[in-house]
Amino acid sequence: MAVRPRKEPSKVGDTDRDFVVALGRGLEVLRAFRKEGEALGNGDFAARTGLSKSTISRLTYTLHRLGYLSFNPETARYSLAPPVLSLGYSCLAGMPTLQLAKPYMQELANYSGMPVALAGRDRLTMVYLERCRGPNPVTLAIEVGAHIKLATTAIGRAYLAGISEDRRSEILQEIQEHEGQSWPAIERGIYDAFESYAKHGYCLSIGEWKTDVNSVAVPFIPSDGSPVLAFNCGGAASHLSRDWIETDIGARLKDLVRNISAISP
Amino acid sequence: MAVRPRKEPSKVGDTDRDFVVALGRGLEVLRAFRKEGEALGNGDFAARTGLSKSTISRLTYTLHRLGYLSFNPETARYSLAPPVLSLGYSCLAGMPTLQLAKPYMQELANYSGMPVALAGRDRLTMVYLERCRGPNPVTLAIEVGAHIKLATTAIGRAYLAGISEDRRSEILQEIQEHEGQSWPAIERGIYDAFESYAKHGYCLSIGEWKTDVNSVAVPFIPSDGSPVLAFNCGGAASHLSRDWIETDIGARLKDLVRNISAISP
DNA sequence: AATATATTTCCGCATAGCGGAATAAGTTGT
DNA sequence: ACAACTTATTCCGCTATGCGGAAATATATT
Repeated sequence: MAVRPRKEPSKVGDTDRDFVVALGRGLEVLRAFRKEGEALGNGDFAARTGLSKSTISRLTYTLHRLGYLSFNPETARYSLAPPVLSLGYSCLAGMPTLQLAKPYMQELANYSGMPVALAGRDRLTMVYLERCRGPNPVTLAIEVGAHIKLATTAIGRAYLAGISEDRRSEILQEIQEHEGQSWPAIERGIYDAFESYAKHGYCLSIGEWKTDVNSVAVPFIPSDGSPVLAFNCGGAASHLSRDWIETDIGARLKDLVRNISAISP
Repeated sequence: MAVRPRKEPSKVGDTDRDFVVALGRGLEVLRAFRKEGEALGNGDFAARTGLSKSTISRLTYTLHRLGYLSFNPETARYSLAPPVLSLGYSCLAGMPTLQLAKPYMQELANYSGMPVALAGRDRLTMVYLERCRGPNPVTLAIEVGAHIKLATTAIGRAYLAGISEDRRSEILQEIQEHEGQSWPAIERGIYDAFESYAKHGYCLSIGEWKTDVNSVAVPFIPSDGSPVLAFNCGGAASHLSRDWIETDIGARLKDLVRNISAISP
């Protein structure tokens, strides 16, 4: 293939001539829904994105015309519409790793009785791409597409452990700015996890995301340069003890990743 | 609420001053993946969208920087990245009807042994928003987020039957332009379905989407003006005969929609 | 009625984004 | 090794495009 790597962004002054601002803003409008599942009015968008009212009005008008937002005239609020979901589906369909991983994930879920999940990064969160539940029906139900924090979960930390030094410090920087005064505690948890990764090959979160929830995670680093993902296995501390993770489940999760690495790019 | 309905698009000349073209183009790039789950290069985008190479280069650069596209340097191809999936999830989370409908759908799926699904429109296709499978494991597996044709499926026709006259003729116009010479046959199927809807309250597709697959569908028209959806129940003709639909399943699907209408906006 | 709130429209201006052509990097063929 | 292709990016001048402040409009509220 004829690849020509992009140079430094061709800036003029301090603005990147190649970045299409209007597109970024429109997508920011769609993302404004992330916090809750509620319908939003133009005012809400303006508040959440910091864009001017008139700009928002034009962007929502555009997104509505394209079918990505549905408009409820009664309340003057917008909601996300089916085309958005359709994009997400194409995302999953385009991930060969996912299909390959499923049976291995299910196997471990059956063995452990705990859900096993695969996730990738979205800003400062991890998004669930696939999730297999064990036979035990009473498990925390995180759906595909849901997102959990990067900094305090085992899967987020495993992701951080799996990426390049440069990328990692960029992201840690962002987390720091985002978290403010709670950063020191968070930083400590992250570095403990890195240490655990260096020593054992997995990251832990023992009651740090939610009390009484333990979790192990291992990064998956595709050899072809596509984005790093991470697998986890987690559940109620009463079932999934730290000890069990360290003597059994952790190693099995590492095996899972090794197996997938062998058959996947 | 202070609602001010939008007037006629404020055109100047023949271009809509309020439509943000760059946003539409960027989203069109994301949609280019719809056909297959494959990774695409800039050339592919240019071919599929009809945009100039330089424009594509800037748009993909932007989408990549925002995290919506991942780039594989080995092959110089882009793929959809997790943030896109995350949007889709928010879409589902923002649909109250969906949660309400689930148990009713599952009940009918159990009774009939056939999958029951809920879908909304995306251009000329219907996108699955929820799908309940019956106990019978050998059913056609259409996943949430997948899309099927509007014109030849029961659920697509039910949707058409449920929307306003104006909207319907716009869409039929589009289908006609899209289909070319096969339009007359398609049109006939659609009008048969409308007749069936007027007479019995449901639409049918008897072997028209795929041979040996029958399906019934009923539109769901939210009273609050939010977008029309449609429910279906379908499967192998050997199990789901036309007769069974007409004497039993059709009526049950209608009941399902009636029940949901009673408890949902 | 009058006030408050929310959204859209208007419109001039600056510039963001566009596309054609040139350039660069790989890839393949001989 | 060199040349011919392929594919993608950069450059750059121009203009349409998108921007934001302010005015206008519509509804809700008191």
